[in-house]
Amino acid sequence: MVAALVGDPARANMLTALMTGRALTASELAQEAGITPQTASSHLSKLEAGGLIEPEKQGRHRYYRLTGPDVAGVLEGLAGLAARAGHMRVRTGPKDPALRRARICYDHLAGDLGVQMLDSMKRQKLIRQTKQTIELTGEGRRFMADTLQIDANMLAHPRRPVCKACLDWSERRHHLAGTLGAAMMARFTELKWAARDATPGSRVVNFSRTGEKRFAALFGPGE
Amino acid sequence: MVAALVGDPARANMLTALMTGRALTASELAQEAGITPQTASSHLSKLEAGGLIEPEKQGRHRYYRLTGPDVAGVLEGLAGLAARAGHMRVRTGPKDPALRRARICYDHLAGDLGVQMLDSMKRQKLIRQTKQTIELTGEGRRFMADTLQIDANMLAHPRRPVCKACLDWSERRHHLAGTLGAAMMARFTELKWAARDATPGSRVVNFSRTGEKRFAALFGPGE
DNA sequence: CCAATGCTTCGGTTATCATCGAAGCATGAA
DNA sequence: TTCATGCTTCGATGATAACCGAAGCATTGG
Repeated sequence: MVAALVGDPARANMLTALMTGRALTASELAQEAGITPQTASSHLSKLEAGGLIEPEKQGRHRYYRLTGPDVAGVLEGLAGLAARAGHMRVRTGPKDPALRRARICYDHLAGDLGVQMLDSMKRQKLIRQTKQTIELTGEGRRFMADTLQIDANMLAHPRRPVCKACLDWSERRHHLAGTLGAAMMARFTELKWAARDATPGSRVVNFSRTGEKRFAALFGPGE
Repeated sequence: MVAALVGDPARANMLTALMTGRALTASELAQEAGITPQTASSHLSKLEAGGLIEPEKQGRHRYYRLTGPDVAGVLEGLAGLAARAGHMRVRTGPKDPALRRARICYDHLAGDLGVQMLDSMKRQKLIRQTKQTIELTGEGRRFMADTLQIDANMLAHPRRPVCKACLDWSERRHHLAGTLGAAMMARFTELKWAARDATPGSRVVNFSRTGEKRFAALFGPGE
């Protein structure tokens, strides 16, 4: 049954990550779902057998993408039903619930705090999000230079956007990705506001007491 | 997660039964899914909590229906994905696999043999199925009279159609219901071709050796 | 009132399956 | 070749949840 495939939280997270349309490697999907590569491999096999995703070998990577827009449509429909029932409930994946609070998504901040930060930045008009694109405003550039010592001009990258909205699997809302998101996370680390968890491979991000306060001062939740 | 609700075979069978748009009682749904009322009750609670179905009390019955066409739409979409992947696979419910072969659906034959019978009758042009309706042909009336001693004129009923296609949960295809379906099943029993299983409450139908042969002669699978 | 029916709740059992450690295979790099 | 990376397979463990028997409410009918 196809529904059972989507029913598992880990697999649902993977599928959600693929909803962007981009193809992701098996390891990236494992990371996104918060599970080990072994477990992910098992899930990916099942999803492939169920015809929901298709692989593409490229070197020693295996890229997976959704098999078609109809799959995305059904997933969207399921999410719609969940929303309609007031069921936008957060089902954390298998692992650590601290992942929900703050975690690394590749190289930028995700989780509750990541979503909160993007919301706050939009509210403060530091960034402007149009239909498809998202970009720094003039005020945003000043803010980055003054408060975080980030030179927006240095963020340009040939293959990567400065700002990008990334769908958060635990919150099902967007957080900030792109070179800016990465730079901000790097700055937080430099300032010792936050640090990645010591346990190797963990995606958890721990905020220090002062770090949490400073962060809240800049990007606190809506008043 | 909504998908997990649909993922369970028993619940999927219930939802499939509700796809007709009609409301069914808890017991009927339990019967349709091949599980006991206790188990069904648990499933129905979850489906209700998930916002997929809604109850309506009426006397000592509880009727359940889908909460809306959007639910049906998503279910349809899921079925579509399953079909697309060549995955129209039969996942039998929890209970006895003999139920898949032949069972009672209210008062008529369901399961593998039920589906096979309806197919065969269509192939022999004994019945004609148009878009919405399904009815006996002239040849079909003769066939019923000659081989099964069923007078089609006696089948009329104020509140029930003579022929009706009923969605089979184990085969996900239609079998024949209505007064004709009931009359045929009754005849099979009279002729001792088949008998309901002795264990009380069982829906299993056991065919005798000769009964199976006669049945196959009349309604065998496509050549 | 009592009995019967329809459904639910409770408890305990069983099975399925997600999960991870360890080892195995590939591919690409040195 | 040897090493490293990315992914898969195998095996064992553990947790979730489906399942049913038994008992408990509620409604209807007598």
